Amino acid sequence: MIDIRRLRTDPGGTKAAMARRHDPAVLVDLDRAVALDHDLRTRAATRDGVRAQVNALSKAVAEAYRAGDRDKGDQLKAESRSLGEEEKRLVQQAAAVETELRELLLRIPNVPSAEAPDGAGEEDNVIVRVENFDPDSYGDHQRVPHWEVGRELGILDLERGAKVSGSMFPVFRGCGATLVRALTQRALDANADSFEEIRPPTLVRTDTLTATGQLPKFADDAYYIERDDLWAIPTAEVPLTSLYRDEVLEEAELPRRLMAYSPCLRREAGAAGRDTRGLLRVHEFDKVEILALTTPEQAAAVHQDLLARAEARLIELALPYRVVDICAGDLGQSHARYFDLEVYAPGVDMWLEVSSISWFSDYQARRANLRYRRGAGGASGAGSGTEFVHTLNGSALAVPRVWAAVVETYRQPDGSVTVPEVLRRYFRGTERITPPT
RNA sequence: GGAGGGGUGCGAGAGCGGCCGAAUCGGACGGUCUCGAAAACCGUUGUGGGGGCAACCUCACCGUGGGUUCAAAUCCCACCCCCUCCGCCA
Repeated sequence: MIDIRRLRTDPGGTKAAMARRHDPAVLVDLDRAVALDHDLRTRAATRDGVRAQVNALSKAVAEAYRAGDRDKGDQLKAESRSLGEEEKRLVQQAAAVETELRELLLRIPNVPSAEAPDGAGEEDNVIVRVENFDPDSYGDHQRVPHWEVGRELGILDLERGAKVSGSMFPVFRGCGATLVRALTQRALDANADSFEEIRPPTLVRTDTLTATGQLPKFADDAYYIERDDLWAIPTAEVPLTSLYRDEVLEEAELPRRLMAYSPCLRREAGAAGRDTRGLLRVHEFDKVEILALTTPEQAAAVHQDLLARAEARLIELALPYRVVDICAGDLGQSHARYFDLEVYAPGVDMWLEVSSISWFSDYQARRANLRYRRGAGGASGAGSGTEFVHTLNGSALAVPRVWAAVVETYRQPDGSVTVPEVLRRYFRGTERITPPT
């Protein structure tokens, strides 16, 4: 959620910043939020005033009875009752406005960071760097899409995946399955120096999915189990962020760094027909997520660290990649700013998005009511007070697309695929994946 | 799934429908004492909303949401969560 107080005190500035999203509907919503907020505060003030009178009368009733003055008590009671009816009406009216405002606020996106580049959409994203890329370095043997490589080597079985669960539910087998596990394991190992490993639940409550911003707006993108009122997570970001929901952390324990391997389930409702071949877009995949809860001051540096960590995985796999600075017009709902990491896959000749390194400012924290206490430790120290944390996260490694890039890049002229050096230790001695005999 | 018990402030834990935002103990913080520390003693110590330059005023919050009542932590209903036993089970 955005800060309603900021909107109230500086509607012009907030709208100007938000205008960079290039979504006129959002500006309309902001105006409506300002109006609702004003209405709510007016109504709440009169409601509280009447309520104060009722409270005072109730006290007077008690005193009258205690003093033995029944007549006076009865009279005050009658007075209070009629005032109470008025109060009831005011309460209902205020509650209706409050609900309307809250529902609106849950749908208003985050304010873009000033550092996010200008731009209206995807085409205006800024390619910050391209690393390790030489288009002429590839041989014909590397220009084979991973789904063909996978079938040749018997390590990817899309047909049987479709039989078992439907299209876009890949089945990895043999060394293909090992490669999935190796990539996962490597990402966890490489970040264990400063991230606590968590193995979170895959099914979460509605509140949890609301905290990170997927609900209410993007319900169609998530798998939902009606019978138990639970949602399948689209990323470990969801349970990790909610781990500390409704808590107050100490400033001294920030930044708090967490990582998790988890399955990720996505209906991809809005992407029907796009990138459907092979592993480019699937309903279920594995990912290692790294996440940090920080103070506002720490956020920028931590953001860079997350980016560097995600890059390091691609560097050690010797895969070409580029860093894309997402423009204000293309930001996701919860983002203040983010970088995409795109890996080059020679077989499909595409840059595949393998990580979004995201900074949500206090947007998710406000939804999750996740705060920290400012000032060192003390419960009553001067300058203490609670404030919302900043949340940041990124994929340390998203398996299927990296899997595709590895298989295509490491394919040899004889059709085999060599196992990247960093992953060998997870491969039980196998250095080369060859077709089944 | 069945039977029972329970959810109160940072923690433990009390709380006749009104004098309860909440006893008491512990913790934390500040102070006194001390060369210093411990002990002892004194004091402070929840969150959020609204109003006010301010002292301050006011509203809400005792798992969540409804209800009864002039008045609810306290009574009623529903739900959620936790614990114990039984059943089932990777």
